[in-house]
Amino acid sequence: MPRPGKSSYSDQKPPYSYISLTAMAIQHSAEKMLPLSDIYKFIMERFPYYREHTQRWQNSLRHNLSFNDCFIKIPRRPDQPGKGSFWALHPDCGDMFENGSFLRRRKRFKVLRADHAHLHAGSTKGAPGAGPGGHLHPHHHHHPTTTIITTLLRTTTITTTHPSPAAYCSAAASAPPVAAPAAPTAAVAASAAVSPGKMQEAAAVAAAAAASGGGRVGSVGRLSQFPPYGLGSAAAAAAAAAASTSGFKHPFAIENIIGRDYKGVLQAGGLPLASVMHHLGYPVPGQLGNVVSSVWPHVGVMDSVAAAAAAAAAAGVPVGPEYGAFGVPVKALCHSASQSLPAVPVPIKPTPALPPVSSLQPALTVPAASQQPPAPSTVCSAAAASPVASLLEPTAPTAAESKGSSLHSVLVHS
DNA sequence: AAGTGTTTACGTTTAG
DNA sequence: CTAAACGTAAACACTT
Repeated sequence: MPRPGKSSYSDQKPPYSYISLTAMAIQHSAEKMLPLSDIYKFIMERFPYYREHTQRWQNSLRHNLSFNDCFIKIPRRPDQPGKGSFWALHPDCGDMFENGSFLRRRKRFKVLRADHAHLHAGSTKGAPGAGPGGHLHPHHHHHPTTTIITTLLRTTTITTTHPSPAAYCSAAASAPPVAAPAAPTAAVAASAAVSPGKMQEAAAVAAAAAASGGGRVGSVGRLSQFPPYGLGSAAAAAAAAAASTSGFKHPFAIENIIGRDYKGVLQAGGLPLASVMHHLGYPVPGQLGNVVSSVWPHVGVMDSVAAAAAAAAAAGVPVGPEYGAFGVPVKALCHSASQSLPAVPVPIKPTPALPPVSSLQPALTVPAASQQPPAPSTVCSAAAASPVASLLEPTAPTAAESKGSSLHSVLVHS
């Protein structure tokens, strides 16, 4: 009966939390950042279930965006029309779903803000999850789950002039305001001041990440399943390809999410993901199964590159030990060599109607630029060496932006 | 006014 | 079983 044949999956709720869905949307975008409305679209397009009760779930989604530190807000540039800001993933939230379940994270990604000097604030609303004062409580002395906590010491009030994605890079590369759109990560940095709260830390972190290598790969640091760098042989190649090509495959990349084993279900048994997914009536992309089905619009579409990456992951690539002391993959994020493409200074923000998919297409080989390729990242290679350092001493110009804000990422074993 | 963002509050589900 | 993660509702404040 539950023959998923082709009946609509619409009546079934996708096995993903709002956080997962949102992350997918963002990750799927060419610039790794999307305005709220586009996030809605993304979800509605591929998950019929969400074509209804929009009022309800969208409110929830918004709540999640604001409430979770894994999402960072990036303001629009003045010349970019539209409502609301762009949303991106926090660079360090990469392994939120390391447990394999996209329904529930093992632990909520929380940014620690050390700053709070006067923040005895306990008083206020700390996230329910995190105690007041914003300190995350480790309560699990068991596994040394090394969590990266980004601490922001002193955030400045930066006045961001060009908040757009591009900005990020511009900051690092000293490129003109309209440089290529880069990893949102950096962007945040540029726009940090705009709003207080988690954003600030995020901004700082982002800046660091961006500075350290920026770019697609850098958009979200610290991936646990796709060590961007330092893998062995083939795997490395695959990963590299994936990274430089269609944009690195963040764990949230739809390809990964859908393609990866759906542990929530498999966990116990270990059924091949394809079966399980199928059982659930979900299209089965192909990591293991290779069955790229496309019942759902784009869900599950896995391009060859992604597949390669998946393969690498499946192959059991070790999680790169090459993470710097600050949680930012030291060199992983920098593609210096691999892609020093002349980022085409392009549109900062392609219109919302951007063809995300197509933009991903570009090339595995040719960085070149056809036209509106956001190859921003590249530019940011600027300060590769030490992220933090670079952060502090702006490689450049837009000094204004990160002036005064010092980022501090700390590795914590909880 | 409608769309966005933030916050609270509280019920539900599930990992540990 | 408990605590944390998650989902939902709702009351604002802001911005376009």
